[in-house]
Amino acid sequence: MSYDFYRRAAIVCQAVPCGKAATYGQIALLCGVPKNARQVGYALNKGRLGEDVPAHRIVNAKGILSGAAAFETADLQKRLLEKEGVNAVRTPMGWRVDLKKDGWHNTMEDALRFRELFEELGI
DNA sequence: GCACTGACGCGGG
DNA sequence: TCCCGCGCCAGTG
Repeated sequence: MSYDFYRRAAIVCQAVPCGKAATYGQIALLCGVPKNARQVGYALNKGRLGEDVPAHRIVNAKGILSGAAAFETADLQKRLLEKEGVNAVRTPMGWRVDLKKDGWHNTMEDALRFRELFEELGI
């Protein structure tokens, strides 16, 4: 049932370009299930989407990095992002990236292309 | 079936 | 900006 969701999520996550950051809600939306933002985080945490997904490029709606909870060290995600040219700033909430500048901004066509891709894959 | 548990999101104060 | 509460939903025991 929700297995299709994870397959879709894996595809969308891998489509996030290097040097850009996407939000959980954004991934869920492109998967066609806007309310499943939490499942995206769950899936990444459990490695449910596979090994080759750029998990460090996924942040929450405010641009806050998940940090130590999910990576080896507290600043691994931050280092990976900065290596791609995305810099994070320290805030009381944690490290944050500027989604205005480094966010992955999707167009309506992107969403449409994913939708038909899923359709032809039957997932 | 029931009760937690989250890498979440959004509106309000 | 920050903090809080509520809504959401698949997994897990």
